[in-house]
Amino acid sequence: MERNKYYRFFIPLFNFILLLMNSQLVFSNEFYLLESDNIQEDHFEKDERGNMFWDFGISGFIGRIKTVLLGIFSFFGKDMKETSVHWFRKGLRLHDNPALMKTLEKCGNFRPIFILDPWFVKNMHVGPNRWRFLLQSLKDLDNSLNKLHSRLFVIRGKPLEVFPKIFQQWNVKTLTYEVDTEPYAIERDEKVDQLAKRMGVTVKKEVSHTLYDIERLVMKNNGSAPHTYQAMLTMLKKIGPPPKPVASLDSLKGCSTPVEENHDEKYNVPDLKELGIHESDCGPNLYSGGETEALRIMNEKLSNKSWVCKFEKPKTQPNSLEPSTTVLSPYLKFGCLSVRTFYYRLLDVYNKYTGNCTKPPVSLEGQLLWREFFYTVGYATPNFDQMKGNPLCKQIPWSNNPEFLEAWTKAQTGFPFIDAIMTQLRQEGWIHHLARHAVACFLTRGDLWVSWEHGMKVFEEFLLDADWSLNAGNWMWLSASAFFHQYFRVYSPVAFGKSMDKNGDYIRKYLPVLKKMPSEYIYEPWKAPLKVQQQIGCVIGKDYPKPIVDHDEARKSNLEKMNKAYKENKTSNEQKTTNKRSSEETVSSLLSPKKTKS
DNA sequence: GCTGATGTTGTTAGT
DNA sequence: CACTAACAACATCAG
Repeated sequence: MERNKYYRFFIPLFNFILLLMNSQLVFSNEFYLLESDNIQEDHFEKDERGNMFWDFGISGFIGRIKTVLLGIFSFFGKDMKETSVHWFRKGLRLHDNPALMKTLEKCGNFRPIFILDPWFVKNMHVGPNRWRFLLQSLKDLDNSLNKLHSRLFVIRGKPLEVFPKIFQQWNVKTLTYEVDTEPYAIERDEKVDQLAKRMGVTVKKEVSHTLYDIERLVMKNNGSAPHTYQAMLTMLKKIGPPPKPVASLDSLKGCSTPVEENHDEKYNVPDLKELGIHESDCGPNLYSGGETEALRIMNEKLSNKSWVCKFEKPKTQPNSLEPSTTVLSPYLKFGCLSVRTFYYRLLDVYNKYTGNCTKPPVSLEGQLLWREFFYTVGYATPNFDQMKGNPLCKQIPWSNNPEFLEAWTKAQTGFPFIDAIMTQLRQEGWIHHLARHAVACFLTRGDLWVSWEHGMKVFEEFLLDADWSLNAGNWMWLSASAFFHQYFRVYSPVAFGKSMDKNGDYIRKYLPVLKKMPSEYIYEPWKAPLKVQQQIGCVIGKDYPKPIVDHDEARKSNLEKMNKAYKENKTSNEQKTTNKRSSEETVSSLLSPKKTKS
């Protein structure tokens, strides 16, 4: 307690002095020389005989002063110990987190941070449910760190404004984070790396969000990604199994986290209120965020060994009342669950099972490899999340139809199966993969002829597991814009759901207005006699919308449009190649006369 | 440049 | 209930 008084006086004073020095040194570009234990080669020079000597000068002089000051300071308080910061973005977990382990390799102070800009909350395509999931995940992370005598520092602000401050205030020497291959993240991280370099902070990054190092995968494949799943499998087979997960963090390994008295005021995990979100904006809390919950669900699902081994995605039901798949996707998206941990635990179950297990693409392992596939093409393809400028994407003349888009988004299409799915999406934040197929096909090539980019943005807002590469990739798949081309295979908004849920219990659950509709009309309520509609208090056109399109007509005309668009894409591709060829020919014909002359 | 097989998971009618 | 053929017919890839 007495020592605390001491600190209160000295810490701000020395912080102030160091701050002044640092800012001056940054300006004079001498900053690196302060790193007495981290002298980089370019600070050495060679004399004529080849002997190395340290370019000692004014910079070295200042460096020594700082070293002395640091020494004095560390005598009074351990706060000026060198600090290692781990930056949580995705990867919100303590298990299989190699970058986090790196942070603790050489360490005095350890500060795990998460950066959140509350003023940007409204501008990001993130619905209330996903915010809640994120906050729950952060809370769980903070709890787990607390058990190890550490805490999570949630810092309000933008990375490029936050880092200069904390690098100085905390005497940061090392910054670690998990590699993120999404375009916005690449851009952000490059800037942070530059900043760190300028301020003499060593950045260490590790791959653990994906099974493989996507960057190296693409490099090995001559800069491009495989365009089919099978080609991806072939490539992965050549490369071999992914790296094994690293051990879970169970102690701070001699490092310590300085937790100030006002930690909870300054660095606490925000609640929804602070983000301007009302609890009432959220749906029922069916899937809570966090590593603890992720591991619990994984263990629970993996304990059902025959279910795991016999898993076939196409045979799981999109419209069951309880999810028919694992619903681990939101946890994988935020990295509450390590994909490598899941992958190897899964292989364990396969290996110990007596009997044949299913195989990719339909197996559970196959699902993880689909994730890997879309991450890879998403990384290697320019403008992956849009049609224009995207070399993989068919150019299709989608119509601009805000009314159709809104009806679809707000579950008002008049097709109960579609509207029930969209309701589940908006309320609960998760829908089955095949349900995503049904509504995506309906919005694009199937019925409404609205661009997949709009649908992708709606999914991005409402899905707990919204994952940039997977979302864009699958929307191109379903709209037959890329990867999938059998556009004549159209999901029927009536027949598809009916084949698995004849009574329409799923529709009754999510669209209570149709609860009393007789089963024979539940998928096509507009066909119910008016008398029946009146009897059950659900008149179509008044209590529930009439279908906004005639599916058979829409399907037919859309097939024609697809056919035309495909032909045009073909000819424009041919033109591109013939243009190339003809230009080559012109070049050679221009050259040939000279050649014949010589 | 052609051929034939393949492609995560369509629909309907019929056995 | 599980399976198959016809429907109409796409792109991509290996050989």
